[in-house]
Amino acid sequence: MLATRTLNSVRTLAQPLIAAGISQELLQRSVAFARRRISAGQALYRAGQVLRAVYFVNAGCIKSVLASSDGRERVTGFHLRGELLALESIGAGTHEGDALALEDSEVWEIAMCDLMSAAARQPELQAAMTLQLSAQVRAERQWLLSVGTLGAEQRVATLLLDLGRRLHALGFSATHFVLRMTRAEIGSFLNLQLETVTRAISHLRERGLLDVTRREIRILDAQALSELASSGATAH
Amino acid sequence: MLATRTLNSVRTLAQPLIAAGISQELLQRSVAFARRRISAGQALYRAGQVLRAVYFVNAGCIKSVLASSDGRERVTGFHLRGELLALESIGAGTHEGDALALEDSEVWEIAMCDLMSAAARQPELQAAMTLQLSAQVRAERQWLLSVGTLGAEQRVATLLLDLGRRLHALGFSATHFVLRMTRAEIGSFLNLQLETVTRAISHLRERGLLDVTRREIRILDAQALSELASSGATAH
DNA sequence: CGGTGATTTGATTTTTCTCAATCCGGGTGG
DNA sequence: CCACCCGGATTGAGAAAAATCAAATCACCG
Repeated sequence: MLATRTLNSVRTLAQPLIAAGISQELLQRSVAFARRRISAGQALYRAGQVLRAVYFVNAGCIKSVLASSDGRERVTGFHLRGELLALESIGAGTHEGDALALEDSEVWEIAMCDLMSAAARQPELQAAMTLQLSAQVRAERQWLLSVGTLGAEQRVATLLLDLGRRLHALGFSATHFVLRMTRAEIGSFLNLQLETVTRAISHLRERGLLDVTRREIRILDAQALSELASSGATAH
Repeated sequence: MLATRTLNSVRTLAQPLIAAGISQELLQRSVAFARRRISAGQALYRAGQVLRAVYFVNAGCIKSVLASSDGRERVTGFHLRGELLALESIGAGTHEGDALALEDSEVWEIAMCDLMSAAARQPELQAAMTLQLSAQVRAERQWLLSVGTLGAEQRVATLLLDLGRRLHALGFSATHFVLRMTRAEIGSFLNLQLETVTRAISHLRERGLLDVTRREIRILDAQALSELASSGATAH
């Protein structure tokens, strides 16, 4: 078995990152930030807390969760290096949901007051925030479409391909990686029960598209997986 | 039968509007815009078109639709007076989805070049766009949660209450209004089939919570409807 | 080395979808 | 003026997808 360190758990990375809208460089030269480590399972912030900072994920994997007052909840995203967290809570004053580390992670904490004053000084930073948020809306709508129109297997395939693509953009393998989230968390994100996720993965394995050992994923036929994921024919 | 003109189809309104982030006043004094009328069924824009403008809904009702290349599609929102359309396509260069008028409507068209130059001059406008988008992310996540965790009846109840609330904020009745969208469009938004929407509405009527005649809705027991909509117990 | 949480698999139930038929109102043209 | 037509809405019956309930296995951790 591979040491997970050689997969997608590296702490630092050579190449700079360009998140949609806000580049790492723009952040670094525009605002002060503090490195902060969160160990697996710990909360970066919780729903309802006063919004004191936004966070740039520098390493690890963070899930964001939205819950209602009566106990219903959904995972709204899995965030890798290069993504910005809590930006959508600007204007709300408090965090809209929880952010939990799925593995030991590092974020750059950007205090709201610093961000606001920097944005006031630097129009390009304010504009970058707009671009960042608009990209976030577009990305989340794509998931809305996928989750709403695809069957269980197709949704799981889509998520695996998406994770692979994003990891690849970070310099990791697109076809061989370790899931940082449980089946239940995948299900919560894809609007499925954990058993359904398991069955979907099992079926993809039986069809020879994947090789799976618990959290370790090897995509054997990305082409076929991709075709499956976007086959309007077998929808739902 | 009431003349629909006395319900929620008024063209102009006395009180000013404050969309989350971008107020009507801020728009009016910051950028040039052109009034544009769209008749029922017409497209304001289509997916793939170059993003030349964003739109402030001044009257009527617009639906936005996201489609995939293989024919799957979802209604992503129903937009009333005070809402801003296409802002999420900033940074993409082209429209992400279609916008169709559900009734004769009026929008204020704000050319992208004007918006950009105005935002560059006026930091408060750029900041308002950020707030607008962050509010949009929050609102859409709430729907993600509702659609993902509630049963069919609860979803329909939630939508009716939401429409009532928004119409009330515009000076109309919160309990008596005319739906501008078909059952199929409601279903697309709530991730249900049109027959399921019909059945949910029928059942709510049988329980005495609603009075329904085709598109005309009268909410008889908003309290009970609201409790139904947020009962984690009977989820899904 | 037991225990705990995660995963897998199976059996059954529930919800919603799908297919089909009917109804209804508004508009059209004879 | 009225019969007809059409899209939307409603209702029913059966099918399918996923949820739920249950049990067994597995890996990791103390």
